[in-house]
Amino acid sequence: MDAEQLAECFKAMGDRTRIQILALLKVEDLCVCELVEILGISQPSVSQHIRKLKNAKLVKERRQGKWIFYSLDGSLYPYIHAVLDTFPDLREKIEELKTNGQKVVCD
Amino acid sequence: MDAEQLAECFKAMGDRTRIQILALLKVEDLCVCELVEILGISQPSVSQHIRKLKNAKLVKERRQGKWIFYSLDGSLYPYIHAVLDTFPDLREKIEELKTNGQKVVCD
DNA sequence: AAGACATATAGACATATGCTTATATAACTA
DNA sequence: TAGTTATATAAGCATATGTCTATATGTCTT
Repeated sequence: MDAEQLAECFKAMGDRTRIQILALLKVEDLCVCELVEILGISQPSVSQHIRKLKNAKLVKERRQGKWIFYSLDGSLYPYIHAVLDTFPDLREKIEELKTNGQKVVCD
Repeated sequence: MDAEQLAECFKAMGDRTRIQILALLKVEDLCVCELVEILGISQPSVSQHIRKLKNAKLVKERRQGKWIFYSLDGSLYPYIHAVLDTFPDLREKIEELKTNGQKVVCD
């Protein structure tokens, strides 16, 4: 992999908010509106962070009804799971979301 | 490790020039003046990149006479070697340096 | 078909980044 | 000690980044 492409991957991970997004997706797949609630930033801001993570092939998407669920894409970087292991555990944030009845449920 | 600290590490790796520096240090320890030759950018620019890598604890230094040699510091990030394995092999760049008689030799 | 909801894109703005030149600091050498 | 070489820091500038509000697009529901 060339230096430019590697840099793009690390640049994508080089932001506090995107680290949190990856740490959250480590727990479970989430959609933008859920990330907005948890992170406390605007919806467009979340969308743009997601776009960078997608461009870097760190995240992939799956549409389900009117929601788009995002999940980790480990296919491109063999070390990605070792890296994610060192990320903070944000399980609790997602629990709060469920407690507050803000978790998206689709069937 | 918290999101802020993780982001600093990845931000440090999120630049083409610093990727190259790390890839070069993977081959052998180098000083600033050697990196200037190989990378073809100004000495202050190299020094500033090195500073970021040092702040992120990705690189450590060792003074030898009037030179300061920089080397990889793998102590903080357990996955760092797996990551560095995917970096380009720049051994040839260092060979060129030696061929041109620009390698620093101290005894 | 019309309205509601989820997500994406555009534009604006403040801050961060990477580069340069000029200068300061540190260590060796004659 | 004076000069030379290596590295670091400062200041300035152009570009990139992250955020917001406003608006567009896409999907479902009634």
